[in-house]
Amino acid sequence: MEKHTGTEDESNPNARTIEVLKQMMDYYDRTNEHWKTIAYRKAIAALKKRTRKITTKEEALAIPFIGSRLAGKIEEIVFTNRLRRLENTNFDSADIALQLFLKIYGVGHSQASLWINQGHRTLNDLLTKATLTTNQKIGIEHIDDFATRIPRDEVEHHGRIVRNAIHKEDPAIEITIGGSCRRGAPDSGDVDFIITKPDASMETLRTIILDTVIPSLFQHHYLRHALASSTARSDGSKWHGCATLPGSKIWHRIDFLLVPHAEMGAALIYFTGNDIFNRSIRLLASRKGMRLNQRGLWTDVLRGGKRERMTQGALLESRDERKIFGLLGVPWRPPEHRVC
DNA sequence: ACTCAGCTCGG
DNA sequence: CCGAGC
DNA sequence: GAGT
Repeated sequence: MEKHTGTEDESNPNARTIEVLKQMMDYYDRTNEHWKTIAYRKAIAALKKRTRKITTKEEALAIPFIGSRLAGKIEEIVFTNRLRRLENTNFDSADIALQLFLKIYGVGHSQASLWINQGHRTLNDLLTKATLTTNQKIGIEHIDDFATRIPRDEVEHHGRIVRNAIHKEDPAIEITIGGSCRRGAPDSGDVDFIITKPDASMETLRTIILDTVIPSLFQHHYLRHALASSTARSDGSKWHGCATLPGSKIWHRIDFLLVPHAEMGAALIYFTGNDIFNRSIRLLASRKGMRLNQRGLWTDVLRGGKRERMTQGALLESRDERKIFGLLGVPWRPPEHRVC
């Protein structure tokens, strides 16, 4: 819960150590060693805050989130300028293909490994020989599009198009762009629209957006494809898809997130992120006997033998972002300071 | 030995 | 239910 | 991989 200063020292004395540890982290990320990846991320964040060079194992061990194994690696990097464990990792064709397949939208470690084991190594292998879902085909076809960053002014252009389309149907609907754009980032990977309407039911909101606005945006060739959307059976409230700006061929990922007005505070926290900030604030809530999710801040729930939730708990706050911070005892942080 | 956030959607 | 995305 |  420390405030992020934004002073991202390019000339950090531990820059080389951080660079090598990050390569190790990326390796663990693509080999699906989830908790090691997170441990490396925490250790790197801790090292970034240091203003003096960490050279020995003992020095490293004194830093929180750096244990004996990472401390040993840090010492090795400083004294030899390399990490043997990293050089043991094989950058073979399977590893190259794994890195490629993991970039496809809708493909994770499980699917990527399956394809590797089936002998596939290129996107063309997948297109010609593998059985693909509709979304996977889209993900492959637009792998470069989805990797293209969206400059802030283009994000705002998306905002104007969507806002106009919605307000043409109902001017009372409120639209907020969330994600990295709300955090003030100069560019974004996708565009998140948080959509709500005061004094309206979710059914009403869903009907307007799904049945009227989205078809209209398709007709105007702004929306190009639906990837995931709430169905009748779910109480769901999201639409994931792809859109292009007029005159552009680049497909970008956009999300419509439909939120009851009473839950806007919790939804804003969730859809503003970043993900690290969300995890830490949720962990803090759980430590304080509460639970934070995209719907609100709750008193703690009863959990069964295997940790599954038995009860939902009582709602403490959900409408007001600032009140949720207050109840958690966290000083207010504007979105641009939620980068961890 | 156990936690590390918690949820929704597609298949 | 599991995998994946957010 | 680290913390409890």
